[in-house]
Amino acid sequence: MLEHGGLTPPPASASAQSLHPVLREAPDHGDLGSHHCLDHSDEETPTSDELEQFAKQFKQRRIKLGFTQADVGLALGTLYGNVFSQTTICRFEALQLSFKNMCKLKPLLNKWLEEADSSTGSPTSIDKIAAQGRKRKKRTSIEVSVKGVLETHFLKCPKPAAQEISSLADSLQLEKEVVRVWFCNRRQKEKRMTPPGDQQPHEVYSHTHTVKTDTSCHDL
DNA sequence: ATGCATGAGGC
DNA sequence: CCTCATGCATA
Repeated sequence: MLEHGGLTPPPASASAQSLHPVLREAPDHGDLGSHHCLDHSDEETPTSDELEQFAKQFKQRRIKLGFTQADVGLALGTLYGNVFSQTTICRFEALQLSFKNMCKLKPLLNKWLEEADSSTGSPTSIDKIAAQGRKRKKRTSIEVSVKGVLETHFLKCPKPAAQEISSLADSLQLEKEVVRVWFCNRRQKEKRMTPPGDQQPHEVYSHTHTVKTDTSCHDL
């Protein structure tokens, strides 16, 4: 029915109002010597709904405490050694990360929250890790019209072969690499918890074109 | 807040 | 080449 590549089909929660078909559940790790706790409060993989709630509360509290997203990212670094950028915190709050990624960050942010409001005055020393002597390529600005073309192609074939990318890049007068990366980023967007084109007021999605999405389409 | 990019890990 | 986590630079 709904397939976009070859991912594990979601277990379909019975609740709902807006659960996206792209969510995956806990990858039941069946190893690790002896653990198996009969019931813990919450240390296992949360549900997408839980994450939604947490993200919302987190943002509210963060603002209440007067911290910026960047502050939090830095604090996590001084607190655990994992520094994060404003971008990541922002995306977490907006649920714009993959399910897995959200699960990974939740504990960290949760801990920061506890720290933040409990220690009413803990001086957050700033730490820095820097020096990345690498010339980052200047961000290429793709014209809106061109983006439109790319999206059209994406809908037709989200995973074009190298050759197709080449010709597409050629007709659009873009570097092949730029086009390739564009598709990679576009695919990632689809995997986010809040995919682009969030259509809530819909209960029936017309049979979404059953794209064969596989190693290359055809069309040149 | 988001677009394009990097880099590590994986087939 | 891809996916996935992450961020600089920018709108």
